[in-house]
Amino acid sequence: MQRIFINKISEYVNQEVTVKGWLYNIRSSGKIMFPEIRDGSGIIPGVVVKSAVSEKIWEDFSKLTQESSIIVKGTVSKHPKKENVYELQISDLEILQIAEPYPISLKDHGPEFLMEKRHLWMRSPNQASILRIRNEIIQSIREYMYNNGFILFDTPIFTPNACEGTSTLFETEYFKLGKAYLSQSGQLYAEAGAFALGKVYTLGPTFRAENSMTRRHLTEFWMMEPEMAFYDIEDNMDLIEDFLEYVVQRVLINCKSELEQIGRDISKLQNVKKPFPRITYDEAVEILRKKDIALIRKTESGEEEIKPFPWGEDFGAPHEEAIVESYDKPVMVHRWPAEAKSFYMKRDPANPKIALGVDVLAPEGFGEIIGGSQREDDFDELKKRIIEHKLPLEEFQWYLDLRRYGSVPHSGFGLGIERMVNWICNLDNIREAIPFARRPNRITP
RNA sequence: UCGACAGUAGCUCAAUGGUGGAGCAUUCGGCUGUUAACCGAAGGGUUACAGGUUCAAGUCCUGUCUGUCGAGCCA
Repeated sequence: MQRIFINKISEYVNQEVTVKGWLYNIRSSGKIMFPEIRDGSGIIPGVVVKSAVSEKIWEDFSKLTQESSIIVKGTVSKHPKKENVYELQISDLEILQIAEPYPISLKDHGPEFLMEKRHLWMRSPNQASILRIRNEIIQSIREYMYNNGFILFDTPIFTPNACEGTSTLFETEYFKLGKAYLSQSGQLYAEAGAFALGKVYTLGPTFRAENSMTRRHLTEFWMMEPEMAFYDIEDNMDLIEDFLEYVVQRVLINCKSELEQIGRDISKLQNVKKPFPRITYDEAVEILRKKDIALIRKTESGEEEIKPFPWGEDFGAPHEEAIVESYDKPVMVHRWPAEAKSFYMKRDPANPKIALGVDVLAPEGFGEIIGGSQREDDFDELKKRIIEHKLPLEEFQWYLDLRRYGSVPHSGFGLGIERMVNWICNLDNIREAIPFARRPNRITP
């Protein structure tokens, strides 16, 4: 008898099939039982009628506990009351294991308990759907990149220096060569790749040792970073909106049932179509002043200081929210105060105080999902910046070489995979956007 | 690192400073269309830890630990 997967069940109506999986839930009503069986691809309600099966099978079913592993045989039928719902009229049962009492009941649980049981929590329909959507997002990214001439360019995780010189990095011993650090970005290497291969992208794990305990931060997260030779900041933004539209629209088509399962309002995602609003930092500050969104921060004496938003400050969460709330699409904020941005960003030829950076703020208050820029391509300027930022010049010689041997304008950006999942799935916390989240206070399971 | 809030049964939560309870889960019984099924019964507690105030502390105070959210940092 054919073993089939539950997500293809509608193709087997009135046929007898085998399903291999786990018992998600079971309800008993005396002489009829309703086991729900999941197999990784979906969940199907089963029907066991006492008069239609042997006494042994009936007894075996009444012994099953939540998450027991089983193989059942039965005939696929349409649900008597519901459209597009199928059920399995069960005729046979093989028990692989009767599970011990399962810790995750179908009732409410707190986040700490669920993270402690993450290895089991991911079996629940919502969590499994989120992980399938993550798969679709990454698959769409790879496909977009492949179809548009980008070469996958894997960059190292052990690095000798801090890429941007700001974040705290994880440190480890590296044989006789001293300290090595876990990479917080593959960008500098991707720039070398772009000069070799034209257009490249990296997609891999990155690490930040910041003690960030918010719903948007992980210590280990996945980042996709394209880098393109002969792209200026405008070309970069053209790519960002074309790319984001592709990924979001494809997820909407291919993950319809998963988005429905997690209760996502997809009308907001359907809006994600070109063109996206592009506003300069100056215009963003103008919006904040018009809306009277102040800058609040603690002074050294510990008192709160409130003042109209000053030019040159980076935006905090309330500012991002105020900027984004006027739009129903991702917003691209470009041309930032150079002092607030990284050393490798090119200065605006029209104004040396401005860096040609761009941040993409996701709608619905999900904050920054992309940070990118046109890179500094002038040897002397870049060298000056490295020294200004007190970075070790020796370690950056290879990076400066890119400006010695055929330098060209080039750009790129970094997309946080989990932040993308967070936004598309409308999650409360980014820890649900990756199978096993790494945060400062948790490294198990 | 800093700030706010929280910690009571396996889980989610109640309990005016005065005898610590309920729902779910578990075990047993009942029920032929249940959708987190329902009905009846049973077992289940060092109220995070340490100290203090009080005739009396889950409740008030101090410290520690753990967690959640936020700031900074950023994807």
